[in-house]
Amino acid sequence: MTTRRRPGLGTNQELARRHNLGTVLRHVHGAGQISRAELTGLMGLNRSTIAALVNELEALGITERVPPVEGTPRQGAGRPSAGVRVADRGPFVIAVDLGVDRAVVASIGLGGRVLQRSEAPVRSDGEAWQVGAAVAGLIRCVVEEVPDAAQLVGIGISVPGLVRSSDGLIRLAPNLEWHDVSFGGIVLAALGLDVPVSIANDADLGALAEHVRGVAVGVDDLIYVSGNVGVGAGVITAGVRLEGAGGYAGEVGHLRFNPAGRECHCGNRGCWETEVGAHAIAEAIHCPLDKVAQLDEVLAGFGEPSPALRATGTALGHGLASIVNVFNPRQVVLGGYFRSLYALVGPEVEAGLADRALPAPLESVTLTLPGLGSDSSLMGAAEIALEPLFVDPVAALGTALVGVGARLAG
Amino acid sequence: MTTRRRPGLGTNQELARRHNLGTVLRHVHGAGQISRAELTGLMGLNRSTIAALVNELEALGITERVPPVEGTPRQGAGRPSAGVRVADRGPFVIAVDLGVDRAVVASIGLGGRVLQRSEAPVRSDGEAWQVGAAVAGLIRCVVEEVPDAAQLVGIGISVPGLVRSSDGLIRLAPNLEWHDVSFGGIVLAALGLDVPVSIANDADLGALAEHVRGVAVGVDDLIYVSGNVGVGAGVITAGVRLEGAGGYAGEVGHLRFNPAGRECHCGNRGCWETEVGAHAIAEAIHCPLDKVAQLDEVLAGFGEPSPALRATGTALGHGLASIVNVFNPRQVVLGGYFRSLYALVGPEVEAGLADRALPAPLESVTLTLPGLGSDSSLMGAAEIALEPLFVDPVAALGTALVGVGARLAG
DNA sequence: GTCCTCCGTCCTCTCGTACAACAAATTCTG
DNA sequence: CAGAATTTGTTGTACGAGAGGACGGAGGAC
Repeated sequence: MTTRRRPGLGTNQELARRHNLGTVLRHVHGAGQISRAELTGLMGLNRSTIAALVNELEALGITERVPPVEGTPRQGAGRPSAGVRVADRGPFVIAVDLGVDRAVVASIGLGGRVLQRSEAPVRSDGEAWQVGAAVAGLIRCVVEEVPDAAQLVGIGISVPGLVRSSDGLIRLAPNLEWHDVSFGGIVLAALGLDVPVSIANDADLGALAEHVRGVAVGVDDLIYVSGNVGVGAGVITAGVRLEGAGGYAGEVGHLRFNPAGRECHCGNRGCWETEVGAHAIAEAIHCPLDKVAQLDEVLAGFGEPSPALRATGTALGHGLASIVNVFNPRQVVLGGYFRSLYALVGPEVEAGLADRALPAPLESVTLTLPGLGSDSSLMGAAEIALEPLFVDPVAALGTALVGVGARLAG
Repeated sequence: MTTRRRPGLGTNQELARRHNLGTVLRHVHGAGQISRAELTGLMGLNRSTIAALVNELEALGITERVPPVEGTPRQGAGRPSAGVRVADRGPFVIAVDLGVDRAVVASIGLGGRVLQRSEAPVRSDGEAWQVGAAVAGLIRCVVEEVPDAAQLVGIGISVPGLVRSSDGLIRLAPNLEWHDVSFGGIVLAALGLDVPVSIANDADLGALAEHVRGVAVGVDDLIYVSGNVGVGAGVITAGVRLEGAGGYAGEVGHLRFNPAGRECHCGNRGCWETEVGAHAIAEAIHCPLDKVAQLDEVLAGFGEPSPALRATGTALGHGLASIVNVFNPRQVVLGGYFRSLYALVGPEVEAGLADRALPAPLESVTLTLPGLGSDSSLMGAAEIALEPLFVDPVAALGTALVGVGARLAG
């Protein structure tokens, strides 16, 4: 991820300092461990400047120094550079992935280190406050063994639905049957805490996670297409998340696909989702309706793809072609049950894409599976919760909470 | 437009200075004239800092000071603030809008001031070097009366086609029947000059121009949908142009629209372009084929819309719905012949959009006509040519040419 | 074993912005 | 109409951050 300047604002030297400190931390976070020499090269700053920044992070208790011996195997002459590593007992966040049938919660430190993890099934017809209470229980679980000195920076929540970016309100989550739910407030109330909460769409977070530490590291234009009962996409362009005016960008599931097709729950006819959505696929493979939420596992158990499944693969490819034409990504990551589907009918998907995409955007795009498996959205939730730390480490630690384990236990 | 930090780079203090100097100039450029007090407020810097920056721009001959008397009518007490204005005889650029049947060329100064303007018809089956020669002739025309002291910063060219962002190569321009044409080099060779040339897609530049000085000033998420024989879109998100990996993003003309529809020249069937493209509309209104390039004028002469035209309006709205769902813009600007079409069947377009878009993205979007009329792409071409000036004024002036009028005449 | 290369630390230098003080210009107020 | 209040331009100073050089240290290359 890249930060973006506010339009038209000037650069204060205090601002520059904050940016540099945050960027160093971002690099350490991205690599897990990195040498000072690498930081110097990456950031284009002087050795002495990098030293000052690293020392400050160390004084803040965020990073720790590593003797050069443990570093990467030497290459070339010269004195080996000391490493910078994420500190044990450093700041951490809580990531929540609200799925269609289960919730996964984890405490995650910088560098993407999962400290503890817990999950539980969630009733799809549950009220928001019930789900919130369940999530709060899981959160209590995953902070139990976190060291008391560690600071909780915030909570990140991944939701399968439309989330307003300005305030994190869940405008619509079809699978949960939620409308205008302020889930962040619900969880905080259930916990009795007050920490920053960030909420975003699951596909957006999948894209973010794959960009930071998944299969798309270094790729600045990518799309994460998520099959998750509904179909959505997270878009990263020039290294930045595409949000749109309200935060709803990437709703590719309701691209017009076949005006003569089936009715969609959105009220239209022939949305792409009616062809490659979970219900369509379940119907195509004669999967019982109560198994729709576990479509990924069902598909994974398949041996030979049926003709109907092949047709679905082609439809997936055709829809991806529209997406590739419109966004011109360098990589398309297929998440959710599209992973199993792609494993079954990959050739059909590729062929459908190649058949319908324009030559110019097609020539530079690759189709891949997520590098984080089914944890993309969870890791993405951790990323948005960590984000303030990279914008201004000092300020973020200022609002962070200490001793959360004890506070939630008592 | 907003600049964006390179991912992971550090902020040098020299860099900060350049950014601040460029940002001041960007504000002056955007407003035409602005007071130092306003700059102080906008950029969040100290009075003395702004004074230093303004003085430097003045020393560079880019801006000039305006006595406070001529400024805007006073409001409130206090000493009136001196104004900063774009200098006469300041730097300028050459903007080229390569249309389907004509080329428009203008010399344009900061603040969007058109110095001279010239245009000529272009044969649609012309070879690239022929068109290049014609454009070069127009360029000689528009620099004739430019003061000798004025510096030419660069040339910006708007092209109806796919342009590779890395080097400005025109990959494909269907209407001109060009493949992989390096038009920038051709024009420079015909001129015998060596200045920076920027080339981009016409819809992208339309979006840019409308964002900077058109109907979308202050709107950071907008889409300019251009009907121009082919159909394309320029997207601006969070104030930044959406380019994609190769620069081809925004090819909405080949979104799948009706798989049972007509064949498209791209090889597929039922692209959106086959329903709302110039040829489809011409057919619907029984317009002779040789008039397709002037479809805008033909439509403008229409009185009452025919049922076929109404259907086209609905199709336009339906397609826009997909675009709105995917990008979640705050404003959609209809350019090219969509202007006349919208004037005729606006209600159908609006209804089609409202019918098919998701409620959340729909509620914040507005449909408008361009504020710059048919000059959007031309002004956008000027913008990309001016861009280096806002990134680093000193460096951009360093590579600029002086006395271009005499040089091209002799 | 010696030289070379590269890195961390320390110190000083430079440069850009912030800040404070003063003068100037205009509006507000009595 | 005159003085107060307000806001701005200008100037000089202070602070802070990064650059650059000098030095010593650690390892590889020959």
